[in-house]
Amino acid sequence: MAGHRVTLKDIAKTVGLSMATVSRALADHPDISGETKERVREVAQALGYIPNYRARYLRAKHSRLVALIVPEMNMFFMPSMITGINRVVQQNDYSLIVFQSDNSIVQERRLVAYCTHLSADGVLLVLSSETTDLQHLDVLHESHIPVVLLDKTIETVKHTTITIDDQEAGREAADYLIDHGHTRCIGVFGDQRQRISALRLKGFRRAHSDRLIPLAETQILRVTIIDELEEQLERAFAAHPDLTAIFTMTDELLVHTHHLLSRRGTRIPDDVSLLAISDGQAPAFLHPNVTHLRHAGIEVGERTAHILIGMIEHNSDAMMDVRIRTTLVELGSVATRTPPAKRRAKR
Amino acid sequence: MAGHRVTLKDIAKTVGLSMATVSRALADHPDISGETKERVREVAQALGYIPNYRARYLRAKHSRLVALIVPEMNMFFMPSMITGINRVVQQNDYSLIVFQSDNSIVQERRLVAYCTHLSADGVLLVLSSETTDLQHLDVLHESHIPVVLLDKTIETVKHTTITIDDQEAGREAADYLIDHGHTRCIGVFGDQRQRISALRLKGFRRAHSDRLIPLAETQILRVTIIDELEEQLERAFAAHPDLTAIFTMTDELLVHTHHLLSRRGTRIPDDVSLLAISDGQAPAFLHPNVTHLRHAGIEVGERTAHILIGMIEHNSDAMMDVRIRTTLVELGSVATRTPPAKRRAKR
DNA sequence: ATAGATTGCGCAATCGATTGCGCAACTTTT
DNA sequence: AAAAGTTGCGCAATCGATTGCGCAATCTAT
Repeated sequence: MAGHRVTLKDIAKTVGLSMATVSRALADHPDISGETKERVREVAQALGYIPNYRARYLRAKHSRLVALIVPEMNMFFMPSMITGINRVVQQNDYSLIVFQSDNSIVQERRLVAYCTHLSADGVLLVLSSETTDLQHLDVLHESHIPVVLLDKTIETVKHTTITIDDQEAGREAADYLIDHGHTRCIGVFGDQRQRISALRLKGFRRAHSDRLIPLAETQILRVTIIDELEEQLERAFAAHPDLTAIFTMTDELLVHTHHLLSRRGTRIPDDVSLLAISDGQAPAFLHPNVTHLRHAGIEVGERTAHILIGMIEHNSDAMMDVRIRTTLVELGSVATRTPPAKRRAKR
Repeated sequence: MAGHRVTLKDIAKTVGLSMATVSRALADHPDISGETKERVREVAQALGYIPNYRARYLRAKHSRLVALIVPEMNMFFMPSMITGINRVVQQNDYSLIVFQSDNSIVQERRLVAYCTHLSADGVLLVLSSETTDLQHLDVLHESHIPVVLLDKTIETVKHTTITIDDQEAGREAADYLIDHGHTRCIGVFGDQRQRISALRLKGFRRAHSDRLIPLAETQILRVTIIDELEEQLERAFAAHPDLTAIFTMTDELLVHTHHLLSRRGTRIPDDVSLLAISDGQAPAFLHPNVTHLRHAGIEVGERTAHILIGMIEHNSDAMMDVRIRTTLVELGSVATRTPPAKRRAKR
């Protein structure tokens, strides 16, 4: 009795019926009499029967598994995005299986292949920073496994992607600052090899050029490794003593920028205003609370999961390009200046 | 050709061999000639063969799946803990599947059951706040699936648990503050129904009583909902104008406390010193950097995963109770006072 | 009373891969 | 040249659950 899991066969033996009947009884099949169903259920209960999903799904061809591959688990964005995904996935009786590519294309390839091994019903993919093409996703297509790219993506015409409108967000940020009289601000951006960084920067630039506000190269920080931030920030301060605002394109850049500003004694927003694109958590516990374009991970996760599950269940491979709108959350870290503001940033 | 995944049978048909031979060829079985192996591999490659793990594991009885059930995905601790778990799990050729119980015992029960359905090889469990007993884990035991409880646990003699020595950490925190001359400090603790909170508080108390330093009830904050923190903090300030230090037992409490202090103009460490038990990320981007007892999620995750995998592979169900040591990281948020410090906290 | 319909269940194939055993065809030994 | 050993591969069962089809027993209709 001990040492092996109770199977349909065991139940069949004890009630004296065939496995087929037991299976149908448990599945409440109309062919089976109520009396029999009752007996079978009792025995199943008594024996502690647990169905073997792997056997079941072996026939069924699907796994009710949704795979998520992320480059890394950072404390910003990922947790809320995963929360959102998970909620929807669970609601639809799927399970989420999470992998980390550690920002390595090799790992990412391996994991994508592994998703097919597992017969995942769908794959959610946040690209690693090393990923420059999407060939490794062909296996998924061949296996008819739908994929949705989210957050960190690259240009593609073949795959459904879900992002915010990064360029528009960059533009809105700059517009907001300019509208508040900040005509000399610096923008803190991430690794330019990432599309998300390039687009946000592009929008930021456009807003300036459209409104004929000069934007020097020295006003743009490109931070690949977070340790570089301090030096770059100091250089920017030195080059632009008249700067009045800083925009950071992510939460991580925000908290570190905020920290460095505090350390150097720069007051927010008195000396320098601060604006970010953010999930919304960090802005709430920094001081002062940071005005930001909210890019809520939960929402991204939920919508993405919905879309993927739609693709799974309708067997659709129509390619979509969904843009989630950011919403402005004003929390007081941006002061209004009357341009031309000539007040000096404190050194 | 299209519409169905390539199986062993397909390969067998095209090379004109039996499935058995193909299977063995691909597995590099010594019975098969080198020439045949070569041919089989070529065909498998050409056809784009992908093994079906579910079929494979149906026979093999195991799934190489490790399940992790967490109450929620917050931005503190969980990401680094998951990173640690994932690293070890991957290294050992297992996959991690993550579930959220949303702090609901009902969900937790359902998920535990689901782990057996999936034939997870092992389960990692961070208990929900509603969990008061461990009966629902009996199914796992019956199915011979090892479980490891981590971080948030309750008293148990039957299950392997991995935590920091919470009581000792609470004591060390208080000792550290007292050693630096802070004889009037307040401690910010979480929900007292959680063992982790109760133990840390207990240690904090013991340190005071052992050294004959008075500790009033009003010096102890019990924060169940984060919104209560502000009011409690103000009350504590009012009740103890001579307080010189604050200890927070988690990262979440830390960042919110830090925020509230900044907002009310309390300077750290000039007016009030700050000490935390923390994963180490938040202390680095707050200003000033916060001295803390480091309780690294990565380490917890890695050690836990190692232990679970050990249990899986050695079929051991010896119960362990592992305590991970915290390490002190001094970053300047605690000032030294010469007791009795009569300097007033700024209002 | 006999043909036809209905009820309740079992047989056996199936999903895809693995593996113990057996068996031809060769090779080596004596 | 006969006995013994080796090589390379196939047969068929197996993992656990599901399901199309068939079939006996019972019921209904004429």
